[in-house]
Amino acid sequence: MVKIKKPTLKDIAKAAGVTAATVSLVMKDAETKRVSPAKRKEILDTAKKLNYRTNQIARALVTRKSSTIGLVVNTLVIPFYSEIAQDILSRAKETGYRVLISSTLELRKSNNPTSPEEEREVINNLLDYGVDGLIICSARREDPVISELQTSGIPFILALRDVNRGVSEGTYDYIGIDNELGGYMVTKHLLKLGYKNIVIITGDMQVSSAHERLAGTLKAFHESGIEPKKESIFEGDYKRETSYKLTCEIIKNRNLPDAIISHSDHMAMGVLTALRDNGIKVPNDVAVVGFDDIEMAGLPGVDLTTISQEKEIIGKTAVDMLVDKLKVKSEHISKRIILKPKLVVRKTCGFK
Amino acid sequence: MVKIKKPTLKDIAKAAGVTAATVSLVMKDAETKRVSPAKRKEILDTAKKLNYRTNQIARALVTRKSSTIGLVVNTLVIPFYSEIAQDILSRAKETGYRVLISSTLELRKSNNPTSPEEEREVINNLLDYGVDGLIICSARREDPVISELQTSGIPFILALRDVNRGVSEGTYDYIGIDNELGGYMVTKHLLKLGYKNIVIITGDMQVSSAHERLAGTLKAFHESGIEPKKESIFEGDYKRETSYKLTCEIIKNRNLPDAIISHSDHMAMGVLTALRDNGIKVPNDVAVVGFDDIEMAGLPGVDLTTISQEKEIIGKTAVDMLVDKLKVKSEHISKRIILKPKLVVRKTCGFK
DNA sequence: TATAATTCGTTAAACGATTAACTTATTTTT
DNA sequence: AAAAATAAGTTAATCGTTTAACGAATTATA
Repeated sequence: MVKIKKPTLKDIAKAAGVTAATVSLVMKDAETKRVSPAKRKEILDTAKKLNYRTNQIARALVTRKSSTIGLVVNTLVIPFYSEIAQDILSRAKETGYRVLISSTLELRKSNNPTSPEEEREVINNLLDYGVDGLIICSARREDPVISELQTSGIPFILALRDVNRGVSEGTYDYIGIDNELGGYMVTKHLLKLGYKNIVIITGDMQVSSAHERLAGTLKAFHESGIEPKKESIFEGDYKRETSYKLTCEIIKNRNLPDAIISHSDHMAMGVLTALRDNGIKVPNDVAVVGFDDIEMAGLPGVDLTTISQEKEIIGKTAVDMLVDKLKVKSEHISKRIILKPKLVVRKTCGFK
Repeated sequence: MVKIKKPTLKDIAKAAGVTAATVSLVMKDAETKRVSPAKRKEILDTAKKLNYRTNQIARALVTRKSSTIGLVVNTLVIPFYSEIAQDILSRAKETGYRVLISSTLELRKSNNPTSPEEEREVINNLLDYGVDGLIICSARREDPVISELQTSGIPFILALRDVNRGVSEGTYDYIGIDNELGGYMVTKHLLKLGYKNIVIITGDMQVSSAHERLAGTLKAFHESGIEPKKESIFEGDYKRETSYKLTCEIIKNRNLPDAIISHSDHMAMGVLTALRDNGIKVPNDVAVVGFDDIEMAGLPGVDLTTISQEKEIIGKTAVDMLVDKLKVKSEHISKRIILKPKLVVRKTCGFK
């Protein structure tokens, strides 16, 4: 079980009777004009025979490019994120990149939100390893780390979660959906169906998506002349356990609402479980709507009404935006892509 | 928006009035005896002031260690895998490693199983980038690439999917559950409940887990004097769409079975959807059982009876096994960890 | 035919760290 | 006081590529 030393450029060079530089030229471009066809073939053949593969570490050191992108995501345990992560992986491979994934939060271990320090550390770690750019799915509305990144000049794309603009001078490259419109649509839908006593379980309000979704709901309320009550808004954090607990509290402490808006499908699962555990029927007793349209939402028996984001587009486009940026090195022309949400009506409310 | 050049060892050295070598010593061990306390402090201070971070690419080139592990997985879209991936990410971070994830299959694009060539390419890509070792969750029973890996001496751990031993001389490091026992348990459970006409939708039979699970079922059949019928075994591939289609076929072509064993929860979701779409009640008309105990299985409304694998342990242990191997460089003492499965009885069969 | 241009390849200096071997100065031991 | 040991830091080679600059040989141009 001896570890076989991998052949280097030098080895190929020696075997093919040329210098390493020549081999390098050929390895980078098998059709290069810099080397005669005869030598080229010779080099290509011995490279294949000796099973040569270029050492990307060495290459990265001198070129300062690693063809690697860093993905920062809170957790892969929430299906919405893992689905996007897969899309990013696939698209990156197609475009010749590798992906270093870092999760900022160990969902199963701690309960505190990620601190700026932790986030900074995660990102620095990725940068230490020479990633060419970053896709960040974990930004918070007030996120000092993002503006630091901006000034440092590392190319990055924000996905799903935006930071509070206005505070910072420029805007960041961003792809996500129109969360406010989503919140508006889902609320309008409930109002149209005659639901009056609506409770909202928000996502982490430090995160733009939750903030915007709530704004959409409030806008719909306002249009219908409804005064939102403080007691109808429960601050969650995108975690299932939290929404479960909050729903149990709601059931215990107050008169039951007509309908519950959850800021993510994942949390809606917690809501549904809590309702079920307390013998409350959906949608007969309480209607429930979610956000994201994750795979689970469409399962038989779940049938959650929700707002759909086009996940496949988000992951793919995030990669494309980043790769573009890496290739053309254009002086910051900030690009923002906001996708339209879609209402998917299922049995937990409104399906006839 | 000028990209600021990151300081190097030399920069720190110059600023602190020493040579790069000395700085290197201190950066690797802030308490090293090789450098006097005074200089040490001086170096540490200027490093902090200039915001120095060691360039891991350069370091990896000379040390031939990157503190990176490669994870090869079929897809992150199947929650079972993404959950394990997250555990691997978390544990890797705890032990000071980074994770390069590569998926072998673009589930959403193609339908062909991964070929050895593709798998080889994926793994080589990871190796080109200098990963110290691999965790492989995508092995097939007959997998030439795995034995190639073995002879090349790269440390790796197989997780969840084993390769056919006996063929190869040595055995591989492996962590997974006792799939045969799982198949046996779930079948016994059904038989005990009085189900007679049991249909099996297998996973990809090129994969050890499906193979072993089926063996377990057949063993249970045998013990009960039941002759398994060819027509009761449907070969699936762990994909939801496939199990959906197969279930529709079953419904159309034959007398309905008592019970359906699905070789994964993910496929069981397809089974449930197909049954529901055809107006068949679970468990009244047909009982359904799955494998893996993914998060969805426990959702209200789904309540799938299943065999649980201790996912957290698998991911964590896979990392630990690999890191051990990387650290001690022991001459191949092959380690195999087989976890006991657990039957989780829910409403789709046997819950009273 | 002299000059210019092209072709094919080489030389050598990076890239940013690590580390064995070496100085030089100081301290200990005998 | 001479020899040995230790301390504190430096030197220089190395990891495996890339790439600008160079040179010799050949071909094209004037």
